[in-house]
Amino acid sequence: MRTSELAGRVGVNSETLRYYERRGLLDEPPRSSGGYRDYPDSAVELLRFVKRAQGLGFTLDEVEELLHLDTGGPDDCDAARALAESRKADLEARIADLQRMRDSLAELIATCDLPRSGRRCPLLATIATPQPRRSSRRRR
Amino acid sequence: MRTSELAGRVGVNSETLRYYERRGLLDEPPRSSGGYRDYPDSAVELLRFVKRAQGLGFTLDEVEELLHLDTGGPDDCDAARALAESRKADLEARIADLQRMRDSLAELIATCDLPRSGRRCPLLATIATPQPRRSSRRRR
DNA sequence: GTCGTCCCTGTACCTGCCTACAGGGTCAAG
DNA sequence: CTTGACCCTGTAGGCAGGTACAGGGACGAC
Repeated sequence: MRTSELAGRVGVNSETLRYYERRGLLDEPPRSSGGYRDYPDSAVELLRFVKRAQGLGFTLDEVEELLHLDTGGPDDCDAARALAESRKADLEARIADLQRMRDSLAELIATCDLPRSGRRCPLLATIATPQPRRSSRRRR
Repeated sequence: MRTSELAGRVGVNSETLRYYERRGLLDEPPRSSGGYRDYPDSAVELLRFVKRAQGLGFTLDEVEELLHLDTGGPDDCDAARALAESRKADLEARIADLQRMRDSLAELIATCDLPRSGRRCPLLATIATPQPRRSSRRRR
């Protein structure tokens, strides 16, 4: 499968594929006689994984780690496990944060149903309390 | 309170405060006779809100919306409510995604306890399925 | 009054993640 | 055998979110 077909199927720009290859996220695919990239079918699934993990807040560097973790096989398992557990802890914390945020928003929405008088905003109060915990994420 | 004190208390760079002011996220504080910014105590809480919301995946533009939503008072309530509800829906979806991701990781970690034979990685399979749903986020 | 430390404004630069050329080759259709 | 759609490499640009000067003023301690 050629670059634009893969890109089209996954919904990314062709340039993005070359960019991923350049930064080492995707392996270089074999080339046709004319020098065109010829991706295997599995590249579709792989790329969907990348885009989805990214949508979940992982950086491309982290996605790369996840991929290695995924394809490393039994022998990498102990190192991979540590990585997976630390990512899992990140996720737990992140989920808890988002749940609190969501609850705050729900509370805020509920105050909209009150009579015009007794309104105040719970959002600021609930969010402003704890400090960020892991500076490595959030770039973005 | 002066710039560096506020920055220090919240754990951000002083330049970041000026940057936020420039982009309209923070109101211009009053100035001392010598032209120095003099922030009120409430700025600490406000900034913590900003950094925290940001850590939860909101962009600075979204944070600004949230702040307006927060301080808008009763009359903005209907518009604010719509905004809050759409953000809440975003959060729900995001939480569900992250939970699936976490469960996949947990499953992966569990395979590490299996005998060396029957291992395969559930991560790729579980994540690669659905497509991103909202392209407006994802900056970062 | 002159250090040293802080503050000011303005502009330039950096990282992550793309996206867009420029300049040129491949290839199938007509 | 030329035209058009695609592909290649390489380099530059763009946006978000900061961060880092440069050049100069404000102030308290001595």
